[in-house]
Amino acid sequence: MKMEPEQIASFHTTDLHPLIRKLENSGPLTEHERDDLNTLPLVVKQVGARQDIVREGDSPGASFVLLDGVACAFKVTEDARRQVLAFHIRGDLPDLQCLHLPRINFNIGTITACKLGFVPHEDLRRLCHRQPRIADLLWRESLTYAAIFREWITNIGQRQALSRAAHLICEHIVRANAVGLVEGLACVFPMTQEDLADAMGLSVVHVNRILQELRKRGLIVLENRRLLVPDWGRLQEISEFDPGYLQLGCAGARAFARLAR
Amino acid sequence: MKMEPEQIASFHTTDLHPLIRKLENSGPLTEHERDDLNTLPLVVKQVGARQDIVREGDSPGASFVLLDGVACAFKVTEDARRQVLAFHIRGDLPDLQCLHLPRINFNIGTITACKLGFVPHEDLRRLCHRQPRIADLLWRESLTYAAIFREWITNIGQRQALSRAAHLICEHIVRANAVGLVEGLACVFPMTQEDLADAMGLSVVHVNRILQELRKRGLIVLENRRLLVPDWGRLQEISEFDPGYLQLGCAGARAFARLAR
DNA sequence: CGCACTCTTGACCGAGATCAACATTCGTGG
DNA sequence: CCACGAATGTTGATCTCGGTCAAGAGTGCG
Repeated sequence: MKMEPEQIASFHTTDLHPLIRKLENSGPLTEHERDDLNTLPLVVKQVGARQDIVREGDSPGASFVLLDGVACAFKVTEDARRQVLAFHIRGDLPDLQCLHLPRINFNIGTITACKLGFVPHEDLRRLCHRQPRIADLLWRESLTYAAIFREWITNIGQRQALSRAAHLICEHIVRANAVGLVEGLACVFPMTQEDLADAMGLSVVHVNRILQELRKRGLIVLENRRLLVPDWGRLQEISEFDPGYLQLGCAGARAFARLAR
Repeated sequence: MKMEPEQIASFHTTDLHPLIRKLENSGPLTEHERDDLNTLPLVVKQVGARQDIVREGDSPGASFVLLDGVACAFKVTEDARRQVLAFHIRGDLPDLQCLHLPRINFNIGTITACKLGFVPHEDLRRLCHRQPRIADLLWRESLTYAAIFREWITNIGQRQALSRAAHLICEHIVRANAVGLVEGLACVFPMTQEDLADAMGLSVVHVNRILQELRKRGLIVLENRRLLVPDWGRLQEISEFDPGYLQLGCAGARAFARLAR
Protein backbone atom coordinates (compact mmCIF):
# COMPACT_ATOMS: atom_id res chain seq x y z
CA MET A 1 0.00 0.00 0.00
CA LYS A 2 1.42 3.35 -1.03
CA MET A 3 1.04 6.41 1.16
CA GLU A 4 0.37 9.57 -0.75
CA PRO A 5 1.16 12.45 1.63
CA GLU A 6 -1.12 14.98 -0.03
CA GLN A 7 -4.11 12.74 0.45
CA ILE A 8 -3.33 12.29 4.11
CA ALA A 9 -2.80 15.97 4.73
CA SER A 10 -5.89 17.07 2.89
CA PHE A 11 -7.92 14.71 4.92
CA HIS A 12 -6.76 16.07 8.29
CA THR A 13 -7.70 19.64 7.65
CA THR A 14 -11.23 18.93 6.49
CA ASP A 15 -13.11 16.06 8.11
CA LEU A 16 -13.03 13.88 11.14
CA HIS A 17 -11.24 10.64 10.69
CA PRO A 18 -13.91 8.14 9.61
CA LEU A 19 -12.90 5.81 12.43
CA ILE A 20 -13.94 8.47 14.92
CA ARG A 21 -17.43 8.58 13.47
CA LYS A 22 -17.49 4.81 13.44
CA LEU A 23 -16.36 4.28 17.02
CA GLU A 24 -18.50 7.06 18.45
CA ASN A 25 -21.53 5.05 17.46
CA SER A 26 -20.90 2.88 20.51
CA GLY A 27 -20.23 5.78 22.85
CA PRO A 28 -18.38 9.09 23.11
CA LEU A 29 -14.59 9.24 22.92
CA THR A 30 -12.40 11.47 25.05
CA GLU A 31 -10.74 14.49 23.46
CA HIS A 32 -7.42 12.71 23.78
CA GLU A 33 -8.69 9.59 22.05
CA ARG A 34 -10.16 11.62 19.20
CA ASP A 35 -6.92 13.54 18.71
CA ASP A 36 -4.99 10.31 18.67
CA LEU A 37 -7.35 8.76 16.12
CA ASN A 38 -6.92 11.83 13.95
CA THR A 39 -3.20 11.13 13.69
CA LEU A 40 -3.91 7.85 11.92
CA PRO A 41 -2.85 8.01 8.28
CA LEU A 42 -5.64 7.34 5.83
CA VAL A 43 -5.13 6.59 2.17
CA VAL A 44 -8.25 7.02 0.12
CA LYS A 45 -8.74 4.83 -2.91
CA GLN A 46 -11.55 4.57 -5.46
CA VAL A 47 -12.55 1.18 -6.83
CA GLY A 48 -14.99 0.52 -9.65
CA ALA A 49 -18.05 -1.71 -9.46
CA ARG A 50 -17.57 -5.50 -9.47
CA GLN A 51 -13.86 -5.38 -8.64
CA ASP A 52 -11.96 -7.45 -6.11
CA ILE A 53 -10.53 -5.54 -3.17
CA VAL A 54 -9.00 -8.41 -1.24
CA ARG A 55 -8.46 -12.00 -2.33
CA GLU A 56 -8.30 -15.18 -0.30
CA GLY A 57 -4.71 -15.78 0.77
CA ASP A 58 -3.72 -12.11 0.80
CA SER A 59 -1.86 -10.65 3.77
CA PRO A 60 -2.55 -6.96 3.40
CA GLY A 61 -0.54 -4.47 5.44
CA ALA A 62 -3.52 -2.19 5.94
CA SER A 63 -7.22 -2.53 6.68
CA PHE A 64 -9.84 -0.29 5.14
CA VAL A 65 -12.93 1.59 6.15
CA LEU A 66 -15.63 1.50 3.51
CA LEU A 67 -16.28 5.22 2.99
CA ASP A 68 -18.88 4.89 0.28
CA GLY A 69 -20.53 2.27 -1.89
CA VAL A 70 -21.55 -1.32 -1.28
CA ALA A 71 -19.18 -4.28 -1.15
CA CYS A 72 -19.47 -7.91 -0.16
CA ALA A 73 -17.35 -10.59 1.46
CA PHE A 74 -17.54 -14.05 -0.08
CA LYS A 75 -15.99 -17.48 -0.32
CA VAL A 76 -15.77 -19.65 -3.41
CA THR A 77 -15.95 -23.43 -3.02
CA GLU A 78 -13.93 -25.84 -5.11
CA ASP A 79 -16.84 -26.43 -7.45
CA ALA A 80 -17.00 -22.68 -8.05
CA ARG A 81 -20.09 -21.98 -5.98
CA ARG A 82 -19.98 -18.60 -4.28
CA GLN A 83 -21.16 -17.96 -0.73
CA VAL A 84 -21.67 -14.31 0.12
CA LEU A 85 -20.81 -13.85 3.80
CA ALA A 86 -21.74 -10.22 4.33
CA PHE A 87 -22.84 -7.11 2.53
CA HIS A 88 -20.83 -4.09 3.60
CA ILE A 89 -21.88 -0.46 3.64
CA ARG A 90 -20.45 2.90 4.67
CA GLY A 91 -18.56 2.74 7.94
CA ASP A 92 -17.87 -1.00 7.82
CA LEU A 93 -14.40 -2.48 8.36
CA PRO A 94 -14.65 -5.60 6.19
CA ASP A 95 -11.09 -6.83 6.69
CA LEU A 96 -10.41 -5.66 10.20
CA GLN A 97 -9.69 -9.30 11.06
CA CYS A 98 -6.39 -9.29 9.20
CA LEU A 99 -5.05 -6.92 11.84
CA HIS A 100 -4.50 -10.04 13.94
CA LEU A 101 -4.83 -13.01 11.60
CA PRO A 102 -1.96 -13.39 9.16
CA ARG A 103 -3.90 -14.42 6.05
CA ILE A 104 -7.34 -13.47 4.96
CA ASN A 105 -9.38 -16.52 4.06
CA PHE A 106 -12.21 -14.95 2.11
CA ASN A 107 -12.61 -12.45 -0.68
CA ILE A 108 -13.93 -8.93 -0.64
CA GLY A 109 -15.32 -7.42 -3.80
CA THR A 110 -17.28 -4.32 -4.69
CA ILE A 111 -20.88 -4.37 -5.83
CA THR A 112 -21.06 -0.68 -6.70
CA ALA A 113 -18.13 1.67 -7.15
CA CYS A 114 -16.59 2.22 -3.71
CA LYS A 115 -14.45 4.70 -1.86
CA LEU A 116 -12.08 3.03 0.59
CA GLY A 117 -9.93 4.51 3.36
CA PHE A 118 -6.87 2.39 4.15
CA VAL A 119 -5.21 2.51 7.58
CA PRO A 120 -1.85 0.72 7.94
CA HIS A 121 -1.86 -2.08 10.49
CA GLU A 122 1.33 -0.81 12.08
CA ASP A 123 -0.28 2.50 13.03
CA LEU A 124 -3.53 0.90 14.07
CA ARG A 125 -1.76 -1.60 16.30
CA ARG A 126 0.35 1.09 17.94
CA LEU A 127 -2.75 3.17 18.54
CA CYS A 128 -4.52 0.21 20.11
CA HIS A 129 -1.64 -0.33 22.52
CA ARG A 130 -1.58 3.36 23.43
CA GLN A 131 -5.35 3.58 23.82
CA PRO A 132 -6.72 0.32 25.17
CA ARG A 133 -10.25 1.69 25.10
CA ILE A 134 -10.01 2.17 21.35
CA ALA A 135 -8.71 -1.37 21.05
CA ASP A 136 -11.77 -2.51 23.00
CA LEU A 137 -14.09 -0.65 20.63
CA LEU A 138 -12.47 -2.18 17.56
CA TRP A 139 -12.52 -5.57 19.21
CA ARG A 140 -16.19 -5.00 19.88
CA GLU A 141 -16.61 -4.22 16.21
CA SER A 142 -15.23 -7.59 15.20
CA LEU A 143 -17.41 -9.29 17.81
CA THR A 144 -20.40 -7.63 16.20
CA TYR A 145 -19.47 -9.13 12.86
CA ALA A 146 -19.24 -12.52 14.53
CA ALA A 147 -22.75 -11.98 15.89
CA ILE A 148 -23.96 -11.18 12.39
CA PHE A 149 -22.33 -14.34 11.07
CA ARG A 150 -24.12 -16.36 13.74
CA GLU A 151 -27.38 -14.80 12.68
CA TRP A 152 -26.69 -15.71 9.06
CA ILE A 153 -25.95 -19.31 10.02
CA THR A 154 -29.31 -19.44 11.73
CA ASN A 155 -31.02 -17.73 8.83
CA ILE A 156 -29.60 -20.09 6.24
CA GLY A 157 -29.79 -23.19 8.37
CA GLN A 158 -33.29 -22.88 9.75
CA ARG A 159 -35.52 -20.42 7.95
CA GLN A 160 -37.30 -21.08 4.73
CA ALA A 161 -36.73 -18.98 1.69
CA LEU A 162 -39.36 -16.30 2.26
CA SER A 163 -38.38 -15.52 5.85
CA ARG A 164 -34.75 -15.84 4.91
CA ALA A 165 -35.03 -13.14 2.26
CA ALA A 166 -37.13 -10.95 4.52
CA HIS A 167 -34.52 -11.29 7.25
CA LEU A 168 -31.71 -10.27 4.93
CA ILE A 169 -33.68 -7.21 3.88
CA CYS A 170 -34.51 -6.24 7.45
CA GLU A 171 -30.88 -6.48 8.46
CA HIS A 172 -29.76 -4.39 5.53
CA ILE A 173 -32.19 -1.54 5.96
CA VAL A 174 -31.61 -1.30 9.71
CA ARG A 175 -27.86 -1.21 9.21
CA ALA A 176 -28.23 1.33 6.41
CA ASN A 177 -30.46 3.44 8.61
CA ALA A 178 -27.86 3.44 11.37
CA VAL A 179 -25.36 5.18 9.10
CA GLY A 180 -27.85 7.62 7.63
CA LEU A 181 -28.49 5.88 4.34
CA VAL A 182 -32.24 5.51 4.76
CA GLU A 183 -34.67 8.22 3.85
CA GLY A 184 -38.42 7.81 3.69
CA LEU A 185 -38.18 4.10 4.57
CA ALA A 186 -36.06 3.57 1.46
CA CYS A 187 -32.41 3.02 0.66
CA VAL A 188 -30.08 2.08 -2.15
CA PHE A 189 -30.09 -1.66 -2.72
CA PRO A 190 -27.67 -2.48 -5.52
CA MET A 191 -27.38 -6.24 -5.00
CA THR A 192 -28.46 -8.33 -7.94
CA GLN A 193 -30.68 -11.35 -7.48
CA GLU A 194 -27.59 -13.45 -8.05
CA ASP A 195 -25.83 -11.71 -5.14
CA LEU A 196 -28.85 -12.35 -2.97
CA ALA A 197 -29.04 -15.97 -4.07
CA ASP A 198 -25.38 -16.52 -3.18
CA ALA A 199 -25.90 -14.85 0.18
CA MET A 200 -28.90 -17.00 1.09
CA GLY A 201 -27.84 -20.34 -0.33
CA LEU A 202 -30.72 -20.29 -2.82
CA SER A 203 -30.89 -20.38 -6.61
CA VAL A 204 -31.40 -17.20 -8.61
CA VAL A 205 -34.69 -18.46 -9.96
CA HIS A 206 -36.03 -19.09 -6.51
CA VAL A 207 -34.88 -15.71 -5.24
CA ASN A 208 -36.73 -14.12 -8.11
CA ARG A 209 -39.95 -15.88 -7.13
CA ILE A 210 -39.51 -15.09 -3.46
CA LEU A 211 -38.99 -11.41 -4.17
CA GLN A 212 -42.12 -11.39 -6.27
CA GLU A 213 -43.99 -12.95 -3.40
CA LEU A 214 -42.71 -10.27 -1.00
CA ARG A 215 -43.75 -7.61 -3.53
CA LYS A 216 -47.16 -9.17 -4.02
CA ARG A 217 -47.72 -9.15 -0.27
CA GLY A 218 -46.86 -5.45 -0.19
CA LEU A 219 -43.85 -5.99 2.07
CA ILE A 220 -41.19 -4.52 -0.19
CA VAL A 221 -40.86 -2.30 -3.22
CA LEU A 222 -37.67 -3.13 -5.05
CA GLU A 223 -36.89 -1.41 -8.32
CA ASN A 224 -34.06 0.54 -9.92
CA ARG A 225 -31.69 -0.73 -7.29
CA ARG A 226 -33.72 0.91 -4.58
CA LEU A 227 -35.49 -0.78 -1.72
CA LEU A 228 -38.55 0.58 0.06
CA VAL A 229 -40.20 -1.06 3.03
CA PRO A 230 -43.83 0.03 3.17
CA ASP A 231 -44.80 -2.23 6.07
CA TRP A 232 -41.96 -2.67 8.51
CA GLY A 233 -44.10 -4.39 11.10
CA ARG A 234 -45.20 -7.21 8.85
CA LEU A 235 -41.81 -7.62 7.21
CA GLN A 236 -40.13 -7.91 10.58
CA GLU A 237 -42.78 -10.35 11.65
CA ILE A 238 -42.41 -12.86 8.85
CA SER A 239 -38.61 -12.60 9.05
CA GLU A 240 -38.44 -13.10 12.83
CA PHE A 241 -35.95 -10.25 12.72
CA ASP A 242 -34.69 -9.20 16.15
CA PRO A 243 -32.14 -6.39 15.75
CA GLY A 244 -30.33 -6.88 19.05
CA TYR A 245 -27.44 -8.72 17.45
CA LEU A 246 -26.47 -5.68 15.39
CA GLN A 247 -25.35 -3.87 18.57
CA LEU A 248 -26.67 -0.56 17.30
CA GLY A 249 -28.06 0.73 20.55
CA CYS A 250 -30.20 3.78 19.99
CA ALA A 251 -29.16 4.05 16.34
CA GLY A 252 -30.72 0.64 15.84
CA ALA A 253 -34.01 -0.84 14.87
CA ARG A 254 -36.00 1.07 17.40
CA ALA A 255 -34.96 4.13 15.46
CA PHE A 256 -36.09 2.47 12.29
CA ALA A 257 -39.31 1.23 13.82
CA ARG A 258 -40.09 4.78 14.91
CA LEU A 259 -39.57 5.96 11.35
CA ALA A 260 -41.79 3.24 10.03
CA ARG A 261 -44.73 4.46 12.05
CA MET B 1 6.40 -21.56 16.99
CA LYS B 2 7.75 -25.03 17.63
CA MET B 3 5.72 -27.62 19.45
CA GLU B 4 8.40 -29.86 20.85
CA PRO B 5 6.94 -32.82 22.70
CA GLU B 6 8.55 -31.76 25.98
CA GLN B 7 7.03 -28.29 25.70
CA ILE B 8 3.60 -29.76 25.24
CA ALA B 9 4.18 -31.87 28.31
CA SER B 10 5.12 -28.82 30.33
CA PHE B 11 1.89 -27.06 29.35
CA HIS B 12 -0.02 -29.81 31.06
CA THR B 13 1.42 -29.14 34.49
CA THR B 14 -1.41 -28.34 36.83
CA ASP B 15 -0.29 -25.03 38.27
CA LEU B 16 -0.61 -23.10 35.01
CA HIS B 17 -3.65 -20.98 34.40
CA PRO B 18 -5.60 -22.60 31.55
CA LEU B 19 -5.53 -19.31 29.64
CA ILE B 20 -1.75 -19.55 29.48
CA ARG B 21 -1.97 -22.91 27.77
CA LYS B 22 -4.63 -21.52 25.47
CA LEU B 23 -2.77 -18.38 24.45
CA GLU B 24 0.58 -20.07 24.06
CA ASN B 25 -0.90 -22.03 21.20
CA SER B 26 -0.49 -18.92 19.06
CA GLY B 27 3.01 -18.11 20.30
CA PRO B 28 5.14 -17.99 23.44
CA LEU B 29 4.37 -15.50 26.19
CA THR B 30 6.95 -13.54 28.15
CA GLU B 31 7.65 -14.51 31.75
CA HIS B 32 5.93 -11.32 32.84
CA GLU B 33 2.82 -12.03 30.80
CA ARG B 34 2.61 -15.55 32.17
CA ASP B 35 2.97 -14.33 35.74
CA ASP B 36 0.28 -11.77 35.16
CA LEU B 37 -2.07 -14.35 33.67
CA ASN B 38 -1.47 -16.56 36.69
CA THR B 39 -2.90 -13.85 38.95
CA LEU B 40 -6.29 -14.15 37.23
CA PRO B 41 -8.88 -15.65 39.52
CA LEU B 42 -10.41 -18.84 38.23
CA VAL B 43 -13.59 -20.35 39.60
CA VAL B 44 -14.01 -23.94 38.55
CA LYS B 45 -17.51 -25.29 38.18
CA GLN B 46 -18.87 -28.69 37.16
CA VAL B 47 -21.97 -28.90 35.00
CA GLY B 48 -23.86 -32.06 34.09
CA ALA B 49 -24.65 -33.22 30.57
CA ARG B 50 -27.43 -31.45 28.65
CA GLN B 51 -27.54 -28.41 30.92
CA ASP B 52 -27.67 -24.75 29.93
CA ILE B 53 -24.61 -22.72 30.83
CA VAL B 54 -25.61 -19.37 29.37
CA ARG B 55 -28.99 -18.29 28.03
CA GLU B 56 -29.87 -15.74 25.38
CA GLY B 57 -30.29 -12.35 27.02
CA ASP B 58 -27.91 -13.05 29.90
CA SER B 59 -25.23 -10.52 30.83
CA PRO B 60 -22.75 -12.65 32.73
CA GLY B 61 -20.02 -10.96 34.75
CA ALA B 62 -17.47 -13.61 33.88
CA SER B 63 -16.44 -15.62 30.85
CA PHE B 64 -15.39 -19.23 31.04
CA VAL B 65 -12.76 -21.51 29.64
CA LEU B 66 -14.05 -24.95 28.82
CA LEU B 67 -11.67 -27.14 30.81
CA ASP B 68 -13.22 -30.47 29.96
CA GLY B 69 -16.19 -31.93 28.14
CA VAL B 70 -18.09 -30.90 25.04
CA ALA B 71 -20.56 -28.02 24.82
CA CYS B 72 -22.37 -26.24 22.04
CA ALA B 73 -23.60 -22.76 21.22
CA PHE B 74 -27.03 -22.50 19.65
CA LYS B 75 -29.92 -20.25 18.74
CA VAL B 76 -33.58 -21.13 18.87
CA THR B 77 -35.94 -19.58 16.31
CA GLU B 78 -39.48 -18.49 17.10
CA ASP B 79 -40.87 -21.72 15.74
CA ALA B 80 -38.61 -23.62 18.13
CA ARG B 81 -36.09 -24.81 15.57
CA ARG B 82 -32.59 -25.01 16.97
CA GLN B 83 -29.47 -23.95 15.08
CA VAL B 84 -26.23 -25.17 16.58
CA LEU B 85 -23.56 -22.53 15.92
CA ALA B 86 -20.47 -24.24 17.25
CA PHE B 87 -19.29 -27.30 19.12
CA HIS B 88 -16.85 -26.40 21.87
CA ILE B 89 -14.08 -28.50 23.31
CA ARG B 90 -11.30 -28.17 25.88
CA GLY B 91 -9.58 -24.81 25.74
CA ASP B 92 -12.42 -22.96 24.01
CA LEU B 93 -13.80 -19.65 25.26
CA PRO B 94 -17.40 -19.94 24.12
CA ASP B 95 -18.68 -16.69 25.60
CA LEU B 96 -15.59 -14.53 25.33
CA GLN B 97 -17.70 -12.12 23.28
CA CYS B 98 -19.65 -10.93 26.31
CA LEU B 99 -16.45 -9.32 27.56
CA HIS B 100 -17.33 -6.46 25.19
CA LEU B 101 -20.94 -6.97 24.14
CA PRO B 102 -23.45 -6.28 26.89
CA ARG B 103 -25.89 -9.12 26.22
CA ILE B 104 -25.26 -12.56 24.89
CA ASN B 105 -27.62 -13.35 22.02
CA PHE B 106 -27.26 -17.09 21.86
CA ASN B 107 -27.32 -20.02 24.23
CA ILE B 108 -24.56 -22.28 25.43
CA GLY B 109 -25.36 -25.73 26.69
CA THR B 110 -23.40 -28.81 27.58
CA ILE B 111 -23.46 -32.00 25.56
CA THR B 112 -21.44 -34.08 28.00
CA ALA B 113 -20.69 -33.19 31.60
CA CYS B 114 -18.27 -30.26 31.57
CA LYS B 115 -15.71 -28.60 33.77
CA LEU B 116 -15.68 -24.82 33.38
CA GLY B 117 -13.21 -22.21 34.59
CA PHE B 118 -14.79 -18.80 35.09
CA VAL B 119 -12.72 -15.61 34.90
CA PRO B 120 -14.42 -12.36 35.98
CA HIS B 121 -14.65 -9.74 33.22
CA GLU B 122 -13.31 -7.05 35.51
CA ASP B 123 -10.04 -8.86 36.01
CA LEU B 124 -9.77 -9.90 32.40
CA ARG B 125 -10.37 -6.36 31.18
CA ARG B 126 -7.79 -4.92 33.56
CA LEU B 127 -5.29 -7.53 32.45
CA CYS B 128 -5.92 -6.68 28.80
CA HIS B 129 -5.26 -3.00 29.47
CA ARG B 130 -2.05 -3.82 31.34
CA GLN B 131 -0.86 -6.31 28.75
CA PRO B 132 -1.95 -5.21 25.28
CA ARG B 133 -0.32 -8.24 23.73
CA ILE B 134 -2.58 -10.52 25.73
CA ALA B 135 -5.53 -8.45 24.59
CA ASP B 136 -4.37 -8.98 21.02
CA LEU B 137 -4.22 -12.74 21.53
CA LEU B 138 -7.71 -12.87 22.99
CA TRP B 139 -8.95 -10.61 20.22
CA ARG B 140 -7.33 -13.00 17.79
CA GLU B 141 -9.21 -15.80 19.48
CA SER B 142 -12.55 -14.15 18.80
CA LEU B 143 -11.52 -13.47 15.21
CA THR B 144 -10.83 -17.16 14.84
CA TYR B 145 -14.36 -17.95 15.95
CA ALA B 146 -15.63 -15.48 13.37
CA ALA B 147 -13.61 -17.32 10.73
CA ILE B 148 -15.19 -20.59 11.83
CA PHE B 149 -18.64 -19.05 11.59
CA ARG B 150 -17.88 -17.92 8.04
CA GLU B 151 -16.84 -21.43 7.19
CA TRP B 152 -20.09 -22.77 8.61
CA ILE B 153 -22.11 -20.30 6.55
CA THR B 154 -20.35 -21.58 3.46
CA ASN B 155 -20.77 -25.16 4.53
CA ILE B 156 -24.49 -24.85 5.16
CA GLY B 157 -25.16 -22.50 2.27
CA GLN B 158 -23.29 -24.25 -0.52
CA ARG B 159 -22.33 -27.84 0.21
CA GLN B 160 -24.63 -30.77 -0.07
CA ALA B 161 -25.36 -33.02 2.84
CA LEU B 162 -22.54 -35.53 2.40
CA SER B 163 -19.74 -32.98 2.07
CA ARG B 164 -21.36 -30.89 4.75
CA ALA B 165 -21.22 -33.70 7.27
CA ALA B 166 -17.71 -34.65 6.23
CA HIS B 167 -16.61 -31.05 6.68
CA LEU B 168 -18.05 -30.86 10.16
CA ILE B 169 -16.23 -34.04 11.09
CA CYS B 170 -12.93 -32.84 9.63
CA GLU B 171 -13.16 -29.59 11.55
CA HIS B 172 -13.92 -31.38 14.78
CA ILE B 173 -11.14 -33.92 14.66
CA VAL B 174 -8.53 -31.34 13.67
CA ARG B 175 -9.56 -29.05 16.49
CA ALA B 176 -9.62 -31.96 18.90
CA ASN B 177 -6.18 -33.02 17.75
CA ALA B 178 -4.82 -29.53 18.39
CA VAL B 179 -5.68 -29.81 22.09
CA GLY B 180 -4.45 -33.36 22.45
CA LEU B 181 -7.79 -35.13 22.33
CA VAL B 182 -6.98 -37.37 19.38
CA GLU B 183 -5.22 -40.66 19.73
CA GLY B 184 -4.85 -43.21 16.97
CA LEU B 185 -6.91 -41.12 14.54
CA ALA B 186 -9.84 -41.30 16.94
CA CYS B 187 -11.51 -39.00 19.44
CA VAL B 188 -14.56 -38.70 21.62
CA PHE B 189 -17.56 -37.62 19.60
CA PRO B 190 -20.55 -37.30 21.90
CA MET B 191 -22.87 -35.34 19.62
CA THR B 192 -26.15 -37.06 18.87
CA GLN B 193 -27.50 -37.18 15.35
CA GLU B 194 -29.99 -34.55 16.43
CA ASP B 195 -27.15 -32.24 17.48
CA LEU B 196 -25.50 -32.80 14.13
CA ALA B 197 -28.76 -32.21 12.26
CA ASP B 198 -29.28 -28.92 14.07
CA ALA B 199 -25.71 -27.91 13.33
CA MET B 200 -25.98 -28.62 9.63
CA GLY B 201 -29.51 -27.47 8.91
CA LEU B 202 -30.59 -31.00 8.01
CA SER B 203 -33.21 -33.36 9.39
CA VAL B 204 -32.23 -36.13 11.80
CA VAL B 205 -33.35 -38.77 9.35
CA HIS B 206 -31.18 -37.40 6.63
CA VAL B 207 -28.17 -37.12 8.91
CA ASN B 208 -28.63 -40.75 9.80
CA ARG B 209 -28.54 -41.73 6.13
CA ILE B 210 -25.57 -39.52 5.39
CA LEU B 211 -23.58 -41.01 8.26
CA GLN B 212 -24.36 -44.47 6.99
CA GLU B 213 -23.12 -43.45 3.59
CA LEU B 214 -19.87 -42.16 5.09
CA ARG B 215 -19.50 -45.40 7.03
CA LYS B 216 -20.25 -47.49 3.95
CA ARG B 217 -17.55 -45.65 2.05
CA GLY B 218 -15.07 -46.39 4.82
CA LEU B 219 -14.52 -42.73 5.64
CA ILE B 220 -15.58 -42.80 9.26
CA VAL B 221 -16.16 -45.24 12.06
CA LEU B 222 -18.65 -43.79 14.50
CA GLU B 223 -19.82 -45.87 17.43
CA ASN B 224 -20.11 -45.60 21.20
CA ARG B 225 -19.71 -41.84 20.97
CA ARG B 226 -16.30 -42.27 19.44
CA LEU B 227 -15.16 -41.14 16.01
CA LEU B 228 -12.38 -42.74 14.01
CA VAL B 229 -11.15 -41.48 10.69
CA PRO B 230 -9.54 -44.36 8.79
CA ASP B 231 -8.97 -42.43 5.58
CA TRP B 232 -8.18 -38.79 6.26
CA GLY B 233 -7.20 -38.06 2.70
CA ARG B 234 -10.47 -39.12 1.15
CA LEU B 235 -12.58 -37.59 3.91
CA GLN B 236 -10.82 -34.28 3.49
CA GLU B 237 -11.26 -34.54 -0.24
CA ILE B 238 -15.00 -35.01 -0.33
CA SER B 239 -15.47 -32.33 2.34
CA GLU B 240 -13.27 -29.75 0.58
CA PHE B 241 -11.85 -29.15 4.06
CA ASP B 242 -9.03 -26.61 4.13
CA PRO B 243 -7.87 -26.14 7.74
CA GLY B 244 -6.33 -22.69 7.32
CA TYR B 245 -9.31 -20.92 8.86
CA LEU B 246 -8.77 -22.66 12.19
CA GLN B 247 -5.56 -20.66 12.75
CA LEU B 248 -3.85 -23.60 14.35
CA GLY B 249 -0.42 -23.13 12.85
CA CYS B 250 1.71 -26.19 13.33
CA ALA B 251 -0.75 -27.70 15.79
CA GLY B 252 -3.18 -27.80 12.91
CA ALA B 253 -4.21 -30.14 10.18
CA ARG B 254 -0.72 -30.74 8.93
CA ALA B 255 -0.13 -32.32 12.30
CA PHE B 256 -3.21 -34.41 11.82
CA ALA B 257 -2.37 -35.25 8.24
CA ARG B 258 1.02 -36.49 9.43
CA LEU B 259 -0.69 -38.73 11.93
CA ALA B 260 -3.04 -40.04 9.30
CA ARG B 261 -0.19 -41.32 7.17
C1' DC C 1 -27.23 -0.64 -32.53
C1' DG C 2 -25.85 -4.69 -30.57
C1' DC C 3 -24.12 -7.40 -26.99
C1' DA C 4 -24.00 -8.61 -22.24
C1' DC C 5 -26.10 -8.62 -18.03
C1' DT C 6 -30.20 -9.02 -15.29
C1' DC C 7 -34.82 -10.33 -14.55
C1' DT C 8 -38.78 -13.35 -15.49
C1' DT C 9 -41.50 -17.44 -16.55
C1' DG C 10 -42.53 -22.35 -17.34
C1' DA C 11 -41.57 -27.31 -17.06
C1' DC C 12 -39.52 -30.75 -14.73
C1' DC C 13 -36.61 -32.91 -11.28
C1' DG C 14 -34.43 -34.33 -7.05
C1' DA C 15 -32.21 -33.66 -2.45
C1' DG C 16 -33.74 -33.61 1.62
C1' DA C 17 -38.10 -33.06 4.75
C1' DT C 18 -41.75 -35.23 7.01
C1' DC C 19 -44.31 -38.94 9.00
C1' DA C 20 -44.57 -43.25 11.12
C1' DA C 21 -42.89 -47.36 12.93
C1' DC C 22 -39.58 -50.03 15.05
C1' DA C 23 -34.98 -51.19 17.19
C1' DT C 24 -31.46 -50.28 20.27
C1' DT C 25 -29.10 -48.13 23.99
C1' DC C 26 -28.90 -45.84 28.23
C1' DG C 27 -30.03 -43.81 32.57
C1' DT C 28 -32.54 -44.29 36.65
C1' DG C 29 -35.15 -45.85 40.34
C1' DG C 30 -36.79 -49.89 42.55
C1' DC D 1 -28.61 -55.74 39.38
C1' DC D 2 -32.52 -55.66 36.85
C1' DA D 3 -36.60 -53.48 34.64
C1' DC D 4 -38.60 -50.11 32.35
C1' DG D 5 -39.21 -45.80 30.21
C1' DA D 6 -36.95 -42.25 27.65
C1' DA D 7 -33.44 -41.05 24.46
C1' DT D 8 -31.29 -42.19 20.40
C1' DG D 9 -30.67 -44.58 16.13
C1' DT D 10 -32.66 -46.95 11.90
C1' DT D 11 -35.75 -47.87 8.05
C1' DG D 12 -39.40 -47.22 4.60
C1' DA D 13 -42.95 -44.46 2.25
C1' DT D 14 -44.31 -40.24 0.61
C1' DC D 15 -44.16 -35.34 -0.20
C1' DT D 16 -42.37 -30.70 -1.16
C1' DC D 17 -39.40 -26.88 -1.34
C1' DG D 18 -36.26 -25.30 -3.90
C1' DG D 19 -32.91 -26.65 -7.83
C1' DT D 20 -32.00 -27.10 -12.69
C1' DC D 21 -32.67 -26.24 -17.44
C1' DA D 22 -34.21 -23.48 -21.06
C1' DA D 23 -36.02 -19.67 -23.31
C1' DG D 24 -37.51 -15.05 -23.60
C1' DA D 25 -37.90 -10.09 -22.04
C1' DG D 26 -36.10 -5.97 -20.39
C1' DT D 27 -32.28 -2.89 -19.55
C1' DG D 28 -28.16 -0.62 -19.90
C1' DC D 29 -23.81 0.45 -21.70
C1' DG D 30 -19.96 0.85 -25.10
